[in-house]
Amino acid sequence: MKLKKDFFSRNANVVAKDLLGKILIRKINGRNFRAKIVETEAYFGEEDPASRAIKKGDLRETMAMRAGTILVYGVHNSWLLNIVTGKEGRHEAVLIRALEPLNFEANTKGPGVLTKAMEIKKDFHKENICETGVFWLEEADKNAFEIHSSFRIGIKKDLPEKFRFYIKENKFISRK
DNA sequence: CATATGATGGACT
DNA sequence: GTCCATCATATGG
Repeated sequence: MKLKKDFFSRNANVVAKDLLGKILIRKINGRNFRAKIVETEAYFGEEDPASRAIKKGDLRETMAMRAGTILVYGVHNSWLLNIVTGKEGRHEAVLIRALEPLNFEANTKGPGVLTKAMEIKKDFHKENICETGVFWLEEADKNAFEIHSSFRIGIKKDLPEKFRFYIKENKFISRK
């Protein structure tokens, strides 16, 4: 079952946690590549020194768009996949940091490489994940797993809260 | 147009 | 853990 807009219109913190274990499907040349989300981070545009959305025009604008909007953020030589959450105008998003491939082999252990594996590029920027038809999320099987949290990775000025969430002992998380 | 700067990845100790 | 190549953006002239 596809995840709808309602799923994303909650707080980024809640969505980030709830996204763990969900299935991401990317349709390439008529084939569906399925991967489980195993690691996420929550970002807040306002009052979040880690988020560049607070200053940069386009990012800030995109984070304020409606829930389910895909935000592709380029840094170094990589693309990072985010999904806008919360109510419109709230400046919240969840970063997808790692996936577990289910019906294919690829390196998806990190936010930059998973976008290469899934062929996610700036093309998707500002598209809505509920509407593209080639890229969406589905409810997962009810697998039991334990959620761990930690501080966000690679951030210069982080908040004193743990906004990174990952599935305990999963082999595909980007870092321990 | 020139230059600074990373929400990185991979190689290495 | 540390080091650094690399390139799409943002910003300033």
